[in-house]
Order: sequence, then C-alpha cells, then structure tokens
Amino acid sequence: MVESGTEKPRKTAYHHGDLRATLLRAAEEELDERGIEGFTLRGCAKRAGVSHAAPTHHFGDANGLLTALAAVGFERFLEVQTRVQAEAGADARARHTAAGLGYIRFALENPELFRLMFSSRRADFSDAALQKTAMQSFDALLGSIAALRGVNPREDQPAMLDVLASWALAHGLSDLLLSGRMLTLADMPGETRERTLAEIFTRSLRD
Amino acid sequence: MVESGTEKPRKTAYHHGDLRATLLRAAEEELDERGIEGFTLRGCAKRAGVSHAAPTHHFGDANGLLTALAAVGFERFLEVQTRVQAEAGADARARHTAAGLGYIRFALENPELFRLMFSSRRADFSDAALQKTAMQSFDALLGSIAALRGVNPREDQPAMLDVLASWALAHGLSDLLLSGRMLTLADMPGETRERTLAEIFTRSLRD
DNA sequence: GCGCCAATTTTTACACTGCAAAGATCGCAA
DNA sequence: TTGCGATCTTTGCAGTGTAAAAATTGGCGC
Repeated sequence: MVESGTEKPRKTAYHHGDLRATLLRAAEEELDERGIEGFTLRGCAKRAGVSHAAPTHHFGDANGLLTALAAVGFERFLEVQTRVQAEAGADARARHTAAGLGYIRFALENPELFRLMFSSRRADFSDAALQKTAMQSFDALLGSIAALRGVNPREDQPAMLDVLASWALAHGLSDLLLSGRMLTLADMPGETRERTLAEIFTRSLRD
Repeated sequence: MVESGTEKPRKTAYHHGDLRATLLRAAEEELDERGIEGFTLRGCAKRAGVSHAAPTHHFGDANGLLTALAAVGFERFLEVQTRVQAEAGADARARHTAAGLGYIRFALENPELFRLMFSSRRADFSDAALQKTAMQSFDALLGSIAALRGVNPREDQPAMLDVLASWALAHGLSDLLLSGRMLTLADMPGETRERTLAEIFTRSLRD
C-alpha cells in the first residue's frame, strides 16, 4: 500500500501489487542464501513482507513455488544458451563447445537454481509451464547437434548418441563441480579451468 | 532387552545391542522410502525402535547420520566397481566400459543413496571416514584409466582429461537418468538402454 | 454513488520436525 | 556393593508446512 506510490505501477494489484512476481524473487533469494536444503516457505513470505500463508493462493504449496521458480530457471538457462552460441559465431563445432561451456557457467553462476532444476525432486515436472521451458532447453541441444551433423538426431541414431553424450558430459561436469566432488577441476584457477573444459568438449566430439 | 535373546549376539551391547548399525540400516530404509527430501531423524529412530533422541549420541545430528550413511554408500559403490571390472575380464577397454555401466547401475539400484552421495549438501565431506571412502572410489577410476593408457593420470595431462571426461560422462548419464530428465534414455527397455549406454562409453574413448 | 461478490491476504490452529538439556538406566570396574 | 560413565529416554522449545476460517478490498452490476 505504501510502496505502491514509490514503485512503478505493476499490473493489476489487489492488495499487494503482483505478489506472485515478488514471491518468485523472494524465493530465489531464499534459495541462494539458504540452499535448497534450507529453503523455507515462511522465509520467502517474510522476505516478500506478507503473511506466511499468502503464497498458498498463488502457488498452492512450497513445491508449487519451487516448481514455478524452476521454470524461471529454465527460461534463463535458455537465454544464456542462445546468447553464448550466438557469440561463438557460425562454426558448428565452436557453437557446440560454447554451449557446453555455457551449461557449466550457468551452473556455477546459479548453483542453487541449477540444483533445483536438475537434482531435486521438489520441482514438479508434470507442471505444464515447467515442462514446456525444460523441453525448449532440450530442443536447443538437439538443434546444436543437428547443425553439427547435418541430420535430425530424432531420426539418426548416431547423432542422438552425440546428443546424449554431450548433454551428459556437460551435466556431469557441472554437477560434480558444483557438489565439490571433482576437486581436480574445481581447484584450478578460472583461466586454466576454462581451457581444460574447452579441451574436454573438443576431444569428446568425434571426426 | 527382549530381542537380545532372540537375535544373534551383537558386539558389546549396553542397552540395545549395536544401535549404531541398526540406525544405519533404518536410515537407509527411511532414505529409500521417503527420499532425501523427506528424510527424518525421528522416522529413523522409530524404525529402529528407540526414542527420537537416541541417534544423537552416535551421530550428533541428522546430517551426521547421513554422513555416516554416505560413507557406507561409497563402500558399497567401490565393491560394485571392483566386482563389475573383475567380471569384465582383462581387456582394459572392456573394464573401463564395465566401470561406466556399473556406475550407472549403482545409481539406478540405489537412487536415493546415490543422490545423498553426489547431489546433496547434507553429507559432510570434511568427515574423515567419508572422505576416505570417497577418495578410494576416485582412485579406482584413476586406476582404470591408468591401466588403459599405461601412464599415471596424476602426471599425464591427456590421461587426466580422460579421467575427468569418463567420470563426468558416467555421472551425467546417471544423474539425468535418475532425475527423469533424460527421457530419451529412460524410456528405453532395459536391454536396449544397456546397449546404447555401452556404445556411448565405447565411442567416448579415443583411439 | 452503492452494495454485493470474489479474489486476495491474514489469523488461527495443528501435527510434525531437529535440537538441547536434564533425568533415567545399566554394564562394569574398584 | 558402590560409584562411574556410556547409553538411552523424557521433556521442552522454536520453526516448519498446511488447512480452515476470518478479514480486507477492488471491481462489477445496478
């Protein structure tokens, strides 16, 4: 009520003024600071300045809020992917390597969000919105291999193997780096690590 | 007190008779049934038939119990790895592929334990016992590549790249299969999937 | 302009959780 | 037998998620 004067006017506001978006921002804060293990619905509500039961109406329960947040994560993930591939130029192999490095960079820059998207059971992937954005990310990967091999991986077994292998490689590196299990890589200075990762991706592509 | 007569005598028993081991078994049950997200210390205590504060003395807190359980997981993981490699015969490449398939099979057969070991922040990897067993698993991987390339990966950059790539590939496939994100693979019948996975591992090794 | 409706938010309540502290139990050694 | 220390239970407390009822308020028909 007070801040509705100080902030730019948001959409239609009943009592708060786009509580849904505010809660999503609060949830990401909560996620970043406390991790998925320490994530709390009441903490989100407190950050948003509303009662602890307010989120219910917009997201149902805690997992509902996390599901919506995961969808936001996949949207952002897709943005990063398209951007880094565009920056990599026209060469299909360079674009593919850039995609792999982008995957890892996204994980390192959004560790808890990444864990929510890929390693948690709390986001509900039967949710339509989440399923859609997640699928778009997979399609981007398919497109990258399609450009590289000149075929549609959905109709070409070897190309599909490339897709699965590339994905698993990027994902495995991301997950092991994040969890602190792959110390050999995690302990490298950023510059060296970037070069090592690029080499791993390059070597992984046959031909 | 009652069951100490009916069960085979365990080590030294004050009140219960090896409560520590009983709690570890209960914890794995709890983990399997409720998942890491639903894991509860009180639930473990109930399964073990003791008060909810009993675990404190043996494990400190909930994360302490999970840490000990993760160590058990790595021990079992190492057993599986050595077994499947032994069954694969003498050929270094065959052994390496078997190790990758074993990695994935372990993940699929112990999904929640695997997630605890690799994707959770709840196990404390500064714990000496856990660190030791986890390191042994990594050493086994190093050994596999060492046998394949005839060099010590710790002193050979290309071989170390093989180590990292192989590990990431196996781990990425495991994690994506477990989380239900890689439907292309998850939806295959077991036989086909096994063959596809083997092909992915084979193709991933240069030469 | 006015009053009702429905969307939104708060209040209240409850069962469950992890953890800490104090008390109870019991094997064992002196 | 007695006392000690390891083990386990009881009790208490602050937080948590969720459900249900109550309260607020914008918008719509009139």
